[in-house]
Amino acid sequence: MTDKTRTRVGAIDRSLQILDLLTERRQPMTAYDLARSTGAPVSTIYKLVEELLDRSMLSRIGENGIWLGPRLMRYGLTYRARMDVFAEARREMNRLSENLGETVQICARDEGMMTVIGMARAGGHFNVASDVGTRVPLNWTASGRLLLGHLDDETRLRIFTESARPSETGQAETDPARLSRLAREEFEARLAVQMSASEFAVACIAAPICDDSGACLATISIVLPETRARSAYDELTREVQNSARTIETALGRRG
Amino acid sequence: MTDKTRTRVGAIDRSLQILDLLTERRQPMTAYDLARSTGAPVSTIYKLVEELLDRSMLSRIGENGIWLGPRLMRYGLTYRARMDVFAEARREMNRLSENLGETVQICARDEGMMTVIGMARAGGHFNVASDVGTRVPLNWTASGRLLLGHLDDETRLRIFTESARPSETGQAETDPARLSRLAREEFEARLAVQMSASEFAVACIAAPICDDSGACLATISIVLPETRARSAYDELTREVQNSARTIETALGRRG
DNA sequence: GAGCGACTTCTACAATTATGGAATTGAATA
DNA sequence: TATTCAATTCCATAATTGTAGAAGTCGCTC
Repeated sequence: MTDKTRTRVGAIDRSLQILDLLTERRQPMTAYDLARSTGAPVSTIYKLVEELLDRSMLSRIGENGIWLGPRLMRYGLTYRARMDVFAEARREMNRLSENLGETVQICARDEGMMTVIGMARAGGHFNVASDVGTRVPLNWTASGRLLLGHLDDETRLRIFTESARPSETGQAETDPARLSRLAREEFEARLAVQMSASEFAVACIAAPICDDSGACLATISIVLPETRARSAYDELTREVQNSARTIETALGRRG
Repeated sequence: MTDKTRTRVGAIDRSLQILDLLTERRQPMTAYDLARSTGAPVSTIYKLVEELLDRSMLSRIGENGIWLGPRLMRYGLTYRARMDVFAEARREMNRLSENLGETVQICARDEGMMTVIGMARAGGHFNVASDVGTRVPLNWTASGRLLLGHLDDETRLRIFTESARPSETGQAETDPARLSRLAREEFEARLAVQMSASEFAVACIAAPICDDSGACLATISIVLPETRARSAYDELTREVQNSARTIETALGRRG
């Protein structure tokens, strides 16, 4: 007796078989054809195709042609956007750091926290507390606020309400309403600056990196002693903003 | 008693929930987080995530971050390539037709057949037999041969063997080996020309439209009386080839 | 050092789902 | 007219799969 029970294949694998076939052929196929080419039972494919059509994973083209669906494009572009952002951002981060001789960071959001995901250290002795991987609440930093800038007021307020924590130095703003307003203003200005009150403290000058839809994917920021930040303020702000723009345009999709 | 049995959700829907969440957040999430956010049982999500990771629909980023997978990019780009090709090709088809005052067609392959998927008629009286939607065997036309040009010899030969038919006029080449060789040569020259033997007959001057990977997605061709084809041969071949290139570069991806 | 919360893995069970098979349509061929 | 064959739909059935629930880590904080 032949191995008749070993033929059942899960929905995911069947779906992928279909998507792969269409991707290879680069042409729409009929449902029937898909069944033949995959070797799957026709009934299986018909039901599955219908389900996938419903969910825009597939689309109809012409009379009975089945083709990949628009949903796949969304996923694909999102995947690529992130890849690209980080490759491009890293390059620009290094360039900027070398140019200015300052430490530059790339930060991204992770729920209510901000994570340092890239860093180019300056040559000098200046030590920054935050290393790659450091996670701090969004309300502690200029970058953190920018990362919420594109969200609608309600969402931003909610996230700040849930995640704002007093910082160790007690300097960080913790009031959700004020944070939310500040975040919006800074995001619109494409610039957030944080000076500590005490001398010799760390300052941070940050600009948002946005995708086509305007969402803030990451930030690029210069981290340096407050004194230097004050003395070269105009140049530094100009430079981070330029770098952010450079990264964004390097990703520019066709209109 | 609560509605406890109505909670089961198919693998496809659960998968899409995951992909949607990641797409919205534009940030990696942990499997646990995905479970919370979707409201799905943790065990379900863990198993599903593992399966999707295996199949490159998801990828790991960092310690326990889950992100969209590269496979999605393949699908997405393939989807878009086709969209773009046809939008762009249609535009160029009209421009070329107007420019030359001749009928221009866009053709694509559908298994062993060629389908006319777009057409810009010339102003004059000249009548072409083939209208949009017309399907003929690949071996009948110059476009048909080009559409197989990028395939490896074996595949091309197989398709011709399976699908070649004598044409009504009996003029079409039907020998798979000769067809296959001709197709390759024409594809490499990026030009295929078909003149009928009899006077007043239809001639066709076609060029391939390829994607980044070199696959021939479609062809653009001028369809006109043989006499005109002969008298303006150089200009016409130059123009179709230029149009094909224009379409291709209009699609030019970065990198 | 106990307790908590985020995170992960495991098992057993019910039933949803993929499957085989057969019936139906429509167009093309003989 | 009969006969293919592509294409689609329907049904009953077995068993794969999603689920609940609980147990097990690891890092915290109290």
